[in-house]
Amino acid sequence: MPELPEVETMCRGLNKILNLGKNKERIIIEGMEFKRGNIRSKIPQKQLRSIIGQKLLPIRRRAKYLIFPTEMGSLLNHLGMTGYWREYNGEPLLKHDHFLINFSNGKALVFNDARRFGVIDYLSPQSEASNIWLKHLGVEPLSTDFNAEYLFNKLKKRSGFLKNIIMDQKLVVGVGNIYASEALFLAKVHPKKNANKLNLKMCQSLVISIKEILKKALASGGSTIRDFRQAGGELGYFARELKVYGRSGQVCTACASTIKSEILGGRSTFWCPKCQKK
DNA sequence: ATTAGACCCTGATCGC
DNA sequence: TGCGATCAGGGTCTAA
Repeated sequence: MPELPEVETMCRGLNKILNLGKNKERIIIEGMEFKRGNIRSKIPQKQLRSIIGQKLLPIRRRAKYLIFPTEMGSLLNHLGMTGYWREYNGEPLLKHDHFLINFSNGKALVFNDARRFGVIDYLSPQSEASNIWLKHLGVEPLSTDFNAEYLFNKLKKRSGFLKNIIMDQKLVVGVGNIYASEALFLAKVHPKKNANKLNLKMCQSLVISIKEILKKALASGGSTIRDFRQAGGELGYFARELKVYGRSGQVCTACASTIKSEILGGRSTFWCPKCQKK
């Protein structure tokens, strides 16, 4: 389900629901309920319970992870493919509701994840840089660390299809299967171009395209392809803006050629054979 | 050290 | 209507 725009949208939605962030409301984690012992990995119930009673700081995002921070440690969450949070008001639980957390302001959240590719883990204080889930992550795509020189220096050491490489979270985080295809279309580069064949100028163009596509998707609340919902239940409206993803056999919006698709690295990949050059 | 492929799991959809 | 095959926005592990 979620790439950077969807995870960031979820993050902002949760802070809004809880009234965290701008205003200074003091919210204490009051309790947790574990409906399953494990999803993708074991949920460390004892460690997580240690932050009950702590003040919740504003929820933030690192790569495709959500962090619910307190001064005594944090809850770390990855949405996997089908994970989502919603506000919980005491109604009967849904299938695949795995974890609930409630707060001193009367609010509660529930985490649902049908495929259980998501993660719920404990992050000890000040250990973000060395945490097992976070330590291999590359730069944030919307930061100035992600620039043409950085990308060029990384790509020249890599081989393989460019599209697969820009989805590598060790290089740059947050770019997943939809926005990889979309960014390459915007940059007019073929997904099967060999990664180490990009010159600095093309890297500059690709960096700009990745930032632009992620920013625009974020501004629309992400993309709902099948089941993504914002924390408040709203759709992600960027799906209608997609130029190549999911449009195999349809007409290119720029040149009227037929959009092609192929499985690369196990993931469906879409491009315009005329607009995008190897 | 990199890279391609299998694998984790459930649900929706498609073709027969 | 039913049933199997296929596919899905994630990442990890293994083998080459």
